Amino acid sequence: MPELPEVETVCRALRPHLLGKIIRQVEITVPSLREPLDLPALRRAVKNRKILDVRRRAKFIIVELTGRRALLLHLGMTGAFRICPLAEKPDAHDRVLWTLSGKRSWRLHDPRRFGCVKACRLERAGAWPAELDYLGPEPLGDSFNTGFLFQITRKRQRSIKLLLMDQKIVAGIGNIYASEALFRAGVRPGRACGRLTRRECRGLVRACKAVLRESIQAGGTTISDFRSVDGSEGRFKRKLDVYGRADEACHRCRKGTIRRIVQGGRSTYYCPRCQR
DNA sequence: AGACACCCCTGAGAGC
DNA sequence: TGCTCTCAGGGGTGTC
Repeated sequence: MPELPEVETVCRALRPHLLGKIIRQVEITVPSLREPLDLPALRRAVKNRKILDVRRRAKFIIVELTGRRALLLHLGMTGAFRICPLAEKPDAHDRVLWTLSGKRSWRLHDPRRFGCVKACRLERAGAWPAELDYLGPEPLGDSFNTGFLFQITRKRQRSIKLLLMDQKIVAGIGNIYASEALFRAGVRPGRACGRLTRRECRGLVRACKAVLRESIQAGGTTISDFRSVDGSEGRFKRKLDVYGRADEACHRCRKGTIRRIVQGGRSTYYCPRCQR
């Protein structure tokens, strides 16, 4: 489900509900998500601590607590948060439930259990947890630029689409936005990295930033099950040019037909006429 | 280094 | 209506 714009949308929606609240308790309804849930560690980390900040790094959400503790959250493919009255009965797929001051309950709903919830420590207030050190730069940050992409694509033979989705290279782009950015830049997803020109790298960096910014503005993309905290859907879907549009006419050239291929086990969509 | 197969788990939609 | 099959935006491991 969620890539960078969806996680950013969720983060912004969570802030007004969480900032300044005290976490009184945490409960789990399953022993594990993608990884085992360590309930004692989660309790130690959160109990009676105040929520100081909610921020995003790539597709992760970091909830900073007092005492330089933090929750590291990942929504996987089907994760969604909800804030509701404490008395409300949990849904069948509510996996982690935090009790907040003010008799509110904050819940992670995750049918496929591909999400991640763990407690971690921060070296100093406002820092990122060390668990995220492996991540590449933020695609919307200044260090993701033409020079960076040109350098990192040299001497690599793998396809540019897989590189864009590699979180160690650039962190936050997933399957939807990789296809969309490549379409906007006019670059075929299967092109070998090393064959990209500097000019193409510039276009691709610009396209990545533009598509991510526009999607954040629209509150993300809802394909099947993405929802923000209040249950609202993202509005970016109607702006998708290629993703999920196999066999339909290209929005730009009107003559090409959008093609679907599989790369790294995931669907890729592109226009053979517009992308070279 | 990178392609590929397969794993985690559940639900939606298509086709019969 | 109900069954079976395929597919899904996340990340990870192991093999060649």
